[in-house]
Amino acid sequence: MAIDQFNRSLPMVLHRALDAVMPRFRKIFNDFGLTEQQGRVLRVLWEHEQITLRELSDLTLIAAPSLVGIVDRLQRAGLVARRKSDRDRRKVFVQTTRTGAALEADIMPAIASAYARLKQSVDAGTWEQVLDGLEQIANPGGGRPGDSPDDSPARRDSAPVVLPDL
Amino acid sequence: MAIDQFNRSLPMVLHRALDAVMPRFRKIFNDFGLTEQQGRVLRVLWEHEQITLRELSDLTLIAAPSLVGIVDRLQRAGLVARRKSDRDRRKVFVQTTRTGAALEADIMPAIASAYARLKQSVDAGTWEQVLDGLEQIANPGGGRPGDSPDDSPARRDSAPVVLPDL
DNA sequence: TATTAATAATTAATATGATAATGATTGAGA
DNA sequence: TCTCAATCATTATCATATTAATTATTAATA
Repeated sequence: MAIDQFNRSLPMVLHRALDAVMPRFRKIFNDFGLTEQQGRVLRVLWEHEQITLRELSDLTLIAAPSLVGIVDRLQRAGLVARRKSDRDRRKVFVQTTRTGAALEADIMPAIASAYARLKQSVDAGTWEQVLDGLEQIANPGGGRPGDSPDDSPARRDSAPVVLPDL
Repeated sequence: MAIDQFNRSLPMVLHRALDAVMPRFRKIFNDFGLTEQQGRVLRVLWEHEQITLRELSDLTLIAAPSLVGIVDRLQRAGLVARRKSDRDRRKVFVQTTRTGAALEADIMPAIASAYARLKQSVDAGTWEQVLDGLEQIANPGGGRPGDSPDDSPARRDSAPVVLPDL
């Protein structure tokens, strides 16, 4: 049955996992008038005072062209601000406004709580195995973070490190 | 560091895995003038003679409203056709055209090959652990397929288990 | 230093995702 | 049978994804 083979393929299983997990987090952000992606951006900004749009793209895993619009809307909502870099005038820093920063205290507890419940719904061992295994898949050939010098979490195009151009 | 905590959260790890895995499959479909989602739809249709849009939505994990447009474009490209059900005139069957069916022979070998290489890039044990663990996360409380009577991988609210109307 | 190759952010064009709402049908139950 | 809830496909609306192209700026190099 090639059918089941497709449904149990890694991409489909990954999609099913996301479909099962994300709604609860999406709902929390929605309750604050935010989309899932806007929430992801804010979460990163809450941890970084100064960050360029490019770095924000790397940390959120949102491609730059999409990020431009997301930041636009967050800016219009008064939650973030843009600031051009002086040293490199190509770069643009993004940062939270006072209002945007204040949201952290309202949103993060709910997020943390939902995440804790999610984690509890699975065996601790399984949880770790999945996270480690997925990192291994996402980063073939590259050891765990910290094991080797050069190691960026989400490398852009530049194909896998070791895989000889599968 | 709450920072790394976010980057190693399940949702972000899932996204990173998809970002690492999908480009190679997407490229294959793109070379045939298809998007990733159009390819997903075709893959399912290649395995199902008659299938309603609703069932197609369940099997592809693509929400019905998105699917409508995707099928529209596949139809305009002459790769699939719609057919209204006689017994239940609400339902619409989707099926491949001769042209759409013929594509399978051209595309699937490349897909299968890429998938095999992907699988080889990871320890067999890790691979299985990840798939099983993710299914457990996507289907909390539900045993492995076959373990218990009632159990389908991607059921919406109360979708049919055996596809009774095919 | 004049040129040229990279980078960062953005725009443009098209396709998809998420939610709510609609119209057509069907099914369940009083 | 009549009414009402539920289902299926679709539309509408807004936000995001993907890829290519553009603009501004910086770095690299002859």
